[in-house]
Amino acid sequence: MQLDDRKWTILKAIIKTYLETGEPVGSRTISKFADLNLSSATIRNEMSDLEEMGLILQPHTSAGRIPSDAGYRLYVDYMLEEKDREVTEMKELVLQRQDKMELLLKQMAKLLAANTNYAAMISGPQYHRTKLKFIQLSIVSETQILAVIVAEGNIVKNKMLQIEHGLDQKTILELNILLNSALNGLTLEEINLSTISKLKEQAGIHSEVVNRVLDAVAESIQTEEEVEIYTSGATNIFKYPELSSSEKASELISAFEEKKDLVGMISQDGQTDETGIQVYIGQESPLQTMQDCSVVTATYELGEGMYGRIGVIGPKRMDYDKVVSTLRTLMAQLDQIFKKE
Amino acid sequence: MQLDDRKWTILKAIIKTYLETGEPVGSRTISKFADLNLSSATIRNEMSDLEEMGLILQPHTSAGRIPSDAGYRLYVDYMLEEKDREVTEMKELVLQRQDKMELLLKQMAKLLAANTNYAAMISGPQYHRTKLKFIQLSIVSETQILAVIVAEGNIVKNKMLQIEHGLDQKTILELNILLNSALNGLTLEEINLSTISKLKEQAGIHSEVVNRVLDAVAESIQTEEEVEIYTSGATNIFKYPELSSSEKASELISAFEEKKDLVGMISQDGQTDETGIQVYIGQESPLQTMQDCSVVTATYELGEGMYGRIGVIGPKRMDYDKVVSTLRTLMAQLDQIFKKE
DNA sequence: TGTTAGCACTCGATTAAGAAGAGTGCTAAC
DNA sequence: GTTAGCACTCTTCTTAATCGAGTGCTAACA
Repeated sequence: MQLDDRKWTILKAIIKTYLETGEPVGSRTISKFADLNLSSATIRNEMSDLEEMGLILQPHTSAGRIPSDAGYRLYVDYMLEEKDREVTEMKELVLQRQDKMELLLKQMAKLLAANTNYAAMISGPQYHRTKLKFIQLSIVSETQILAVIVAEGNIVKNKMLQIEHGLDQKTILELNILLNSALNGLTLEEINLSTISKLKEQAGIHSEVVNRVLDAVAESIQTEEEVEIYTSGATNIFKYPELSSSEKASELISAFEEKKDLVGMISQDGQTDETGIQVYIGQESPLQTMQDCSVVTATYELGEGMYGRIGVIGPKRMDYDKVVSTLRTLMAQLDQIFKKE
Repeated sequence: MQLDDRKWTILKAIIKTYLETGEPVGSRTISKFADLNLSSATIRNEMSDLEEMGLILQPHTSAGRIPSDAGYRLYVDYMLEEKDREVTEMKELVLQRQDKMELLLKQMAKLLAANTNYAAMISGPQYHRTKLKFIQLSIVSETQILAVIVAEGNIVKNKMLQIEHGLDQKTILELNILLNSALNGLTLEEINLSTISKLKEQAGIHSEVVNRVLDAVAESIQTEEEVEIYTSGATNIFKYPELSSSEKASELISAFEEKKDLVGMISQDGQTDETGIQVYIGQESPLQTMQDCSVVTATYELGEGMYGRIGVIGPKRMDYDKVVSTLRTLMAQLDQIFKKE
């Protein structure tokens, strides 16, 4: 059997209606649907076909139909082909640019959650391709020096280093110059063994300090790769009865609180379109907890090779249309903000 | 009527039992209670008295009794008077000291939540009494300099400053020396107008940069006073039926997500004992959302005048005993960790 | 005077049964 | 190919009945 135009229209109508109401939709409801003048009986026949094709299903005998995962998938794929639209006026909000990346990301997640009424998450950008801008060592006390590591995109990391023997200002100054001339402009991956050994050689008796600094650099990357995730609107799930049963809600909220599970979800590869929008529906989700949800994520770029992902989690009857266009808009915003910088 | 020994024993028994079961407790249950050999009828009489005294109440006519807010209060006050005890072996966990304050605090919250089975929150320490250790300016680009501000306790803040005219290395060096000699060792409150004007005078044509730096200092304090709050175990509330109805749970989880409401709660003054443990029961809570909960918070100190608060949120039938002793232990741990530093 | 057994009574919770309603599948007619 | 009609199914809502935990009160007892 094949999906002709009428079946497709009916399927879309079923999904759209279900998205709005959250209730199984019956044949009568669809027959009243404006642009197809068909009786409920005809619709019933078509529905029967659609069910046979595995696109919709009945929760129980005398209930209406709800979209199956496959049905959603079809709908979503279709959605993703459609053009962007309705660029919302979320600009003002975003444009109060934040000094701190963290705040910006949080705000983004909040914005997304507020706009979609689903739970939102965003992962911090990953930096491994970023170039080092400079390193600055400062004396804090006899046994401590502070290393400030600045990378392109003005990402600043601090690291307190414990040392055995105090260093004087002059030595620190020299080390600063040494480190910077050796490492400036390198991506964190380009700092290889030969760079390091050359550096140590030049540092002479202070090679140990250099060691510590490099460790610090490595570590700041390390901790950054344990991707930070910000979430917002977790409580939106309570708006959807099918997710708000005590156990399910608890599990979901837990996942949001833990965050580390979300990392896997957000970084997994899967079906994506050209803008990196990726949709998991129900069972497709890599997370057990999310089997009753749909997850839509998108990749955003902050320029200079820093990528992160942003997404929403909601019920399977998610308004994919709105979510996708919201994500698109948001990503355009992010792009704009960081292009300017 | 006065609360004699037997009434007190019965009240304690009621509360303890209610804490465990979450169900209203009847006279028979209490009469079976080991150390008082009384029939249920006698207990009933006593209960009747206790109810008259406003210490317990009946949800409905033919139900058992549950403690009233006043009853809880009495119990809690009694608890707080008791000595510390059962120092748990949570040490190992805590002692993997974290480099980053943030991680430590998060871990603390997690620990607290896991140990008590309630939702936990912890506020970052507030720094306003802390002394400046040093300020370090570095050139990032033609129009940007990075100010690193280090305060006692090794709290490091970064701030990117936009400037109009590029500065050369030498000038930056001079400014660094100038700033540090002028500001070192001052608490953030001690930097007053006279310090500032003297500083500007000395900076000459670069007084504007000094201005920016001071702004940055001020701002880093500012943002720090918008206390950071970390939470954990929010989903624990689902373990208590009286809190896990959809609306209540949603509200509570929301409050946890928002966090800013928690700030008010955590910083409010109220009844505290000598260790700064503070208990809000039901209506006593400053937050509308928490009217069905109890909140226990304690002050922790990180040395050098940095204080923060840590606490749990749970049902009114909270095991105050356990919570208080857990809090005490945790605070002792924190103390130990930071004393060593 | 304090304690206890006994009993009637109350009121939420649980269960059962019935009615209502939404929606289907199928058949027969158009 | 489309539609009206109808029997049938299954959930949900409503109502009533029953159950049972727990009380308050009274009267008897130590």
